Amino acid sequence: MPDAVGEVATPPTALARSQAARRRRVLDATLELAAAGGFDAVQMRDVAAAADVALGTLYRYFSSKERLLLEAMVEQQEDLRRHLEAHPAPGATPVDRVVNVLNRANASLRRYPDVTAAMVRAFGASRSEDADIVERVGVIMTSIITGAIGSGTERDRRVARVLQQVWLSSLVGWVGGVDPAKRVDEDLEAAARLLLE
Amino acid sequence: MPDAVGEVATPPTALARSQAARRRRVLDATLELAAAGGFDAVQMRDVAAAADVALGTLYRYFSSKERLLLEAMVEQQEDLRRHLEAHPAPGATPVDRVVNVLNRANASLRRYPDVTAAMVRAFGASRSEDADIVERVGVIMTSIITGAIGSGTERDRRVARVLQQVWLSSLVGWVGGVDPAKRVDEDLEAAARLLLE
DNA sequence: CCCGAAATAGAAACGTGTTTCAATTTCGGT
DNA sequence: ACCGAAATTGAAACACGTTTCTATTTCGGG
Repeated sequence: MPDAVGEVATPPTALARSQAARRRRVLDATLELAAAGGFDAVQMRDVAAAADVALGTLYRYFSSKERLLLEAMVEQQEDLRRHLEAHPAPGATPVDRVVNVLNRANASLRRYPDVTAAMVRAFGASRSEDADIVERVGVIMTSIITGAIGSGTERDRRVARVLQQVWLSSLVGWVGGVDPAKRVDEDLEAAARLLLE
Repeated sequence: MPDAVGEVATPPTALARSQAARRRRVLDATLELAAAGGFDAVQMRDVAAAADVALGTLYRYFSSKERLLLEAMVEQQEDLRRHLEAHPAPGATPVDRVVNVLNRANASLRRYPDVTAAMVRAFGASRSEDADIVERVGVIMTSIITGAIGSGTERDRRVARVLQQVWLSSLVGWVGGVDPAKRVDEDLEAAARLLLE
């Protein structure tokens, strides 16, 4: 059986190990800088210096600043999904569960607003060359929602896509300073009610 | 009675006239360049040169490239709304009318894909300092939808907001190369059916 | 243990958004 | 027609993402 997506096929050789460590340092440095000052504070020279990596090496690992932030976003969303699936929503109805899960997800995003802002901005400004990661992020967000709904009927999948799109737009509105953070929760609850009850 | 938002209070003096003309030249040059090569082709030096304006003057009128594109987007969306209101959708039900109006709107956006891409990208990457224009664009998009729904009940307003958010996310997916253009129409029709029937 | 290949370091240079500023032009009121 | 204020020009400089290149280091196979 082939390895799962995202896993390495070869046994962890010394090179692979040091590369994984380098990649980790870069992503950690990215989060550190983003947490401190958002998108603008994530400067490629600073990321490279903080991760103890040459600038050219940084670009070998992440072909652009946007890609760097999007890969960090994939990790963040995967962590989020893992955590939410480990602690399922208690609600009795799909609406309750969806609202609960998304509320908790947003609470998590609000904990580091500048990090979220940097990632959402990278997402919203994405170019075609990053379509693959953007799609991965979207898939994860959608799967968080489908997991909360429960069943996977065709209709539920459509509902989940709509909710994912509302989620994203609402995040764009929040990080862009158009709406307050709690508006994201309100939008999602309103949409969930309209779609699911 | 005070003047409407966006209108000048004083009679069109010579200065105001030449400034309006300058602003127009800049916005026209922006569209020209965006149509040719999208976001990356809208280079501030080129815009200034094409509009026959100094670079510093360009920045006096539009404080950033993003803002420039967003102001162009406001005009584009207002034109779109005007046209759609002048040619109302023929459908008998809200769903039919919404789908029809949004299909036509998207057809219009597809006519100059690189222009749309540039604008949507500016929208998705918006910073707080541009929250005012981002909000204006959102309001126009929403009003296009409410106009097609017909009634303005509380529920319809909520539905319109959801549809606007779906519209935006779907556009981000299209211009980011994640989904084909027609997916925007499909997403909106699916969402409209879920929300309105 | 050694060699070639691949990866990394280090630093310079380029492109484009943005800022700055002195000189000049244009405008509106007197 | 003139004056002071505001707007515009033109050009240089700066900031940061990105590219490029050479020397050096690290790794894995023979």
